Amino acid sequence: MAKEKKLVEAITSMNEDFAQWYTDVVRKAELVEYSNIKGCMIIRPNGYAIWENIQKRLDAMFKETGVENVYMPMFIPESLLQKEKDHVEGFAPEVAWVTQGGLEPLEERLCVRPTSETLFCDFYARIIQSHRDLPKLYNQWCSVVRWEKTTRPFLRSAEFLWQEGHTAHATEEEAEERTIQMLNIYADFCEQYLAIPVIKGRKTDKEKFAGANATYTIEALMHDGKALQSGTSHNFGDGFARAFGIQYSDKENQLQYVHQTSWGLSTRIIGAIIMVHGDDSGLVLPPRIAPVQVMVMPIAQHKEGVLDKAYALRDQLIEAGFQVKVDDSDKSPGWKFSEQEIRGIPLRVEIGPKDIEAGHAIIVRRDTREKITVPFGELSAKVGETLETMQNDMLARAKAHLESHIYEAKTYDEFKETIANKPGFVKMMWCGDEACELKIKEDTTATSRCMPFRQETITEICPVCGKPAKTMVYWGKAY
RNA sequence: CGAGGCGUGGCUCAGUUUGGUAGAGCGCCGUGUUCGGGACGCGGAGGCCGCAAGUUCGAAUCUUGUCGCCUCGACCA
Repeated sequence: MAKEKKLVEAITSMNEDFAQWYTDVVRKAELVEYSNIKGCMIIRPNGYAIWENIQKRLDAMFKETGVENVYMPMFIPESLLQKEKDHVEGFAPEVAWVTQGGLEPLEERLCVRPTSETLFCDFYARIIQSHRDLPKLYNQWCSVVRWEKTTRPFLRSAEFLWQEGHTAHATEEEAEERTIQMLNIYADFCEQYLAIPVIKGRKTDKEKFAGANATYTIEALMHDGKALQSGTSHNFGDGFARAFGIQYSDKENQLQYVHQTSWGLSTRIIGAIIMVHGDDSGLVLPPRIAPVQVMVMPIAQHKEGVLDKAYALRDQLIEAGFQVKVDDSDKSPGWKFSEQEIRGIPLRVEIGPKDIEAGHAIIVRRDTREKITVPFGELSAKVGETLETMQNDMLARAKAHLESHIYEAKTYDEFKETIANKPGFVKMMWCGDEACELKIKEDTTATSRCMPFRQETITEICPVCGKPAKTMVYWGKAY
């Protein structure tokens, strides 16, 4: 049992220290390596492959709705950034500046994009003249830089990868429709591919994006009960259009301002995958996003025929459409098992001399460690079925976790009590006044996560101030 | 940016209190035996002790500065 002890030592137990557990998993699963540049991370193959799958799936979903990809410059001239007042103020504290080109100081300094609204606006102002030019549905996959004061792999870093969609529409209604449409795509993506259930809603004015009319969000609940904003979609109205002069001639030849949206999802979502599904043995990847879905493990691979059979099974499974690898390193089987578990590979197929003789292989699920004996002839079908079941079970478990960690409060005392002692979301009515939001934050460190689309009436008044309640809000402690 | 902790082979750390020129385990390379939950033997490589000044005959060890990392806050995706 000394061997098991060693395993446990490798990763800190999540109950003991969740933050340390997270860091351990990120490192041991080889998702990230720290770089020499402050706050910047090196995303290793195991991590980047997850991002590539996210890109592939999401990009396809975007394109089904008519979105096209573009690439914008990574620099923004200061004058351009200045055009929308709220926007500059919101981002000023965290932008990096380029002040010199080669050996010469620049006449105008350039900021390294923290987000590209201003560039898209400048672009749209040039290419949009007529209602026939609308809508414009552009997206880019890129990295952005925000000079964060403290950093954590995936959750917060000075540079991170994301996609940012920017659209321009003729009418307010169309922009709002697009804003919600993209939010729904994020929510569907999280549920269907990442097995992460989310709460959809709108941000309060205090929490909304700098320069937006309305910000919508999907909020996910991590295993430790903290919330993670996992995707956002903003409706800008015509605010940016007025600041940047983006106008078109309508059918009556009247000049109109466009209505815009933007929406983004970042590598932070990988942090969510880790913190929603991981366990004390490491990462657990949802089958539909796992870069390697099945690892074939030859046992006693030096023995006649074992490796050949392992490769044959791999080929059979690849033929059936799965992402499969063989671990033919000369490590001991126990080592390989642990490695597969740390990396979160959904299934392993064990194949040794005994199995070959018996005409079957053994499938082991990463999430439950259930072992299933399967005759060779049924392997592909069983692997497919098991991956499907695992994907569904993971979503069901995450849903159960979310639902069992949503509380409601009728009084402010009850709220404070719950927030302090029960990790998760607390539903409570709100008058709409920012003062109450600030008080809650002051008293409890919790913030408003969102005003959910699915509203309920818990009390008639705002428990904080006693004024009439306007909205039910999900409150929680956030990453 | 505030509070606390930490930087010594790839990793985890000992050595710092009391200055004398660097160690262990794991990993790595070679080789043989092993192989159903992190195997073992033998042989080997690898570190100007985060960086920079200072004190000293002499600094991993003392002083100052600086950079980076971790945890918790404030800010954000």
